[in-house]
Amino acid sequence: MKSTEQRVSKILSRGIIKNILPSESELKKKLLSGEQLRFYIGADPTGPSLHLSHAKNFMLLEEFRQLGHKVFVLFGDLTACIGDPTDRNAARTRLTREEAKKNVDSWVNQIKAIINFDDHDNPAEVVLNSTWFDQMSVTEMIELLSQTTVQRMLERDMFEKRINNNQPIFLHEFVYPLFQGYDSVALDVDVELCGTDQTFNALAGRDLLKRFKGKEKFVVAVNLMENPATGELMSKSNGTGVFLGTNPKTMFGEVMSLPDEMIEVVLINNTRVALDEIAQLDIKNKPRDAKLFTAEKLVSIFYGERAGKDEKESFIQTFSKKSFPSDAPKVEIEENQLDLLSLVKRCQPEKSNNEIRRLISQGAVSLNGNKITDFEESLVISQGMELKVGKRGFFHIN
RNA sequence: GGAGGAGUGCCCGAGUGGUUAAAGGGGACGGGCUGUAAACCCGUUAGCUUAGCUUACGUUGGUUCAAAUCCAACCUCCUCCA
Repeated sequence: MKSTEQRVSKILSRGIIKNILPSESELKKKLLSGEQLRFYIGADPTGPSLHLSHAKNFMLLEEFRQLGHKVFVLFGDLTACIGDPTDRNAARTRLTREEAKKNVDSWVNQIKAIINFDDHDNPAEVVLNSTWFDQMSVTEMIELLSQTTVQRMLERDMFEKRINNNQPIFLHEFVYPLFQGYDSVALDVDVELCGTDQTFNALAGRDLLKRFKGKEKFVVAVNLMENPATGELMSKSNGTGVFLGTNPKTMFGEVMSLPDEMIEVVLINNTRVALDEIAQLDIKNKPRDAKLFTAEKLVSIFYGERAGKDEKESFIQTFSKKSFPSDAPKVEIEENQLDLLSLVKRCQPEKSNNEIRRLISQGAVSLNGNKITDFEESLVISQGMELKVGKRGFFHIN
């Protein structure tokens, strides 16, 4: 077992953390004091799915839990109903409480592989900020609102931009930082982990905590995972996402389809592979191997080592060696004879006929390894036929 | 309360009466290439009983041989003034 000091240094220096306020050395001192600190990450459950950039925050939190600190995963079910003004479109996509609650359940499910909620002695704890905001009286709210000034809020770049662009700022989003910040007070924390884009909000919380409780909160700002070549953030719309809550095969594939530049970013943020081991991978010259390694690691973390190995093997067999995957779904066909269009439709009923016609004429469909481009071609169905549709659609015909 | 502006396909965004199922970009999908589902090149991207038909540009009506494009009402959103 390494000394606490070594473990702490390792966590702080891996390259995940961008900035520590008020200072790294102060935090380090505190971490080594032997005191059990209270950590938290807050996240507004605005959508159903999480990706790796979210996951890395929770993984970091888990490391602090393993050091013996108390950690909270805070879901802003109430603040999600406000909409963080950081997101330009948030004002439009306000959630109902029911939607937020649903997302919370889904998120907990997705992160329980990387954060331990069941530890006997020191489990991570899920908290919802509606717990305290629902109890808050108007008197208390006025007290909260009186803790800051309009000028102070206006320091926020986002608000300044909106004013310059003649974009609206609604009152409820204007005070959003205050509400988010109050979470720190309610939870009485020592340290908050947040994305660099949330620094302003986290600092608002730091101020509040100082005023209400005279306590100095540390803010640990972590990098957002972005493509070093293009600066693109990981997100669904950029197509650069690896999403949690799918399945091992999908996750493996999503990693393989990441741009090569993302390999190192993912290894650093989402695995704990030693930095010198990452360097030895020689990503530049062997991107494919490095990516396979990364994909296996990730699937192992989320679904277990067995799944990681299996998916890697399956990927190599299917896409490198081009052999028909043995775990392809089986489709029962009663008829002895069927045209190609209908056959594909049986396997992928969610596709429209037009789409299937298109695929066939583009040469995407093959039977037993032979490409067929006539969708009207009548086929004699036999046991064990192998149908391939596109890159990833594999079916055994029975 | 007054004046003005906007609502287009999965997303962003052109388009102001007629080859417009709607430019362009993104995403996605397919093909080629690659011992990566990366990159790159090319193509596709409403549905159907597919040489035809049906549905589609906020909603509902109207004008016209013909409307995303003109008119009316309504809904939603934004800006400025007060």
